[in-house]
Amino acid sequence: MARPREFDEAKVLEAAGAVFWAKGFEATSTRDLTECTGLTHSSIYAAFGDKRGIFMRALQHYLDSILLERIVRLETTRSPGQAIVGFFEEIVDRSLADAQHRGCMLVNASLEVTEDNAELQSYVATETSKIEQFFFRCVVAGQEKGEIDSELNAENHARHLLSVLLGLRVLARIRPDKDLLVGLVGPALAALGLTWRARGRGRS
Amino acid sequence: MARPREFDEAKVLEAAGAVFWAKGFEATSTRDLTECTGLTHSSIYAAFGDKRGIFMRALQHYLDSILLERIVRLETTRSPGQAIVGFFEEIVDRSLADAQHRGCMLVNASLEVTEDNAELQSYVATETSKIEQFFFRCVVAGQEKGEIDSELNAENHARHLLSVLLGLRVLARIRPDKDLLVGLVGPALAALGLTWRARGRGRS
DNA sequence: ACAAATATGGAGCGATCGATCCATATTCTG
DNA sequence: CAGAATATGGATCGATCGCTCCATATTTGT
Repeated sequence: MARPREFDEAKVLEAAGAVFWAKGFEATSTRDLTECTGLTHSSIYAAFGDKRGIFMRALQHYLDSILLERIVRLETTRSPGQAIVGFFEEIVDRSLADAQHRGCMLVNASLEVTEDNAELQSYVATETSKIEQFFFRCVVAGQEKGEIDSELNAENHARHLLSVLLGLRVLARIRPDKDLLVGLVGPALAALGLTWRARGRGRS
Repeated sequence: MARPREFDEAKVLEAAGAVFWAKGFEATSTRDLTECTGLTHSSIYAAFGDKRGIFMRALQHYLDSILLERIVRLETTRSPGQAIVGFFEEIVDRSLADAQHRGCMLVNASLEVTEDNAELQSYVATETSKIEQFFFRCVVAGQEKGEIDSELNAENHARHLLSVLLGLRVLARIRPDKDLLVGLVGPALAALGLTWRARGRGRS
C-alpha cells in the first residue's frame, strides 16, 4: 500500500500520556507532545486527529494497560475480599512510589472535563463505573463466600469504596504522605470486615 | 490620597471564582475575567497582580466564605456526630443542586497543581488538613460524648472521612447522581455508628 | 485651586497556542 | 521500474494567550 508508520503507537501514547498526566490537558502544548514523543506535528495530527484525540487515546491506553489489567488480575487470583485489599494496596504503593505525585490520570482528567466535551465526560463516567462494578462484584462474591457480612448493602459499599479510591488519588497528588494514605484506607476496609494484610498499623 | 476603588472586591472574587471553578485555571483566560467581573485588565492587574494572584484570592475567598463558615456553624450548633452528618448532607445537597456540576473548587484546584506552583500546592494541602482536623475534632468529641465508639482510631477515621469527601466531590463533577452520592456516604457514616437523619435510604 | 496619587479604559506588545499546508522521503502494489 | 499511497519534516497560519503601557478620569491632601 504505502509507507508504514515508523513509530510504536503504544510508546507514543505512553509518552504523551505521561505529560498529560503530569501537566493536565490544557497546560500541555502540542510542542510538549512533539518533544516527548519525538514525532512531528504532522505525524501526530495524521495519526490522532487533534490534541483532544491523542489525549483521549492516551487516557484510554493508560486505563486499559494499568487499571483494567489490575482488576482482571486481582479478580482472577485472589478471594473477593483480598481483591479489594490488594487493589488499595497497589494504589497506595503506586501513589507513594510516584516521585512526581501525579495521582490518577483518570481523576485528573475527570476534573478537567467541561460541558463542551461530552465525549470525555461520558468516557470518564463509564470508566469510574467500571471500577465501581469491580468493587460491587467483589462485595457480592465476598458475601456469598461468607468473607463479607451479608447484611451490608453491596451497592452502597461499592460506591463508598469508589469514593475512597478517588479521594485517595486526590490526596496522593497534594499530600503524598504514607500515614495519610494508608490510614484512610483502614476504616474503608474495616467497614467490610477486612484488614490490611501485613502492614499491621493497629486499629482503624 | 487618591481615587478609591469602584468595585466590590468580594463580588469580583466571587465572579472570577465562579469562572475558575467551572473552567479551571488554565482554561480561564484573562478575557474571561474581564467579562465576568466587568473590570478591565488594568484594574485586575493593579488589584491582584496577575492571573495566578486573582486565582489564589478567589480560591481563598471561596474557602473562607463557604467551607470555613460551614465548619464553624456545624461545630457550634450540632453534636459532634451530627456535625459530620450535616457536613455530608450539605455537600451532597449542594453538589446535586449545582446545574453546572462544578464539584469542589478546592478539589479542582488541587488537581491543577504542578510542581512549579509551590504556593498553591502548600495552600491546598493546608486547607484539606483543616477539613481533616474538623473531622478529627468531631470524632474525638463524639467519642468523649459516647456518640461514637471509643475503640475506633479517630485519626484514621478523620482521614477516611476526608477521602470520602474528596471522592464525593470528584463524582459530583462527573456523575452527579443522587443515588450514587447519597449511597456512598452511608457506609462512611455507618463506620462511625452514624446514619442519615431523615433520608431513610435503608441499610448502608 | 493645585498637585500628588490611584483607578480606569483601551490599544497593543511579544509569545505561544492548536492546527494546517506542502514539498520531500519512503514503501507498497502491479 | 512506475505510480499510488502514506509518513515525515518544517514552515507558517490566524487566533489567542498573559500581560504592559499610557493617556485620561477621579479623588484626596494642602
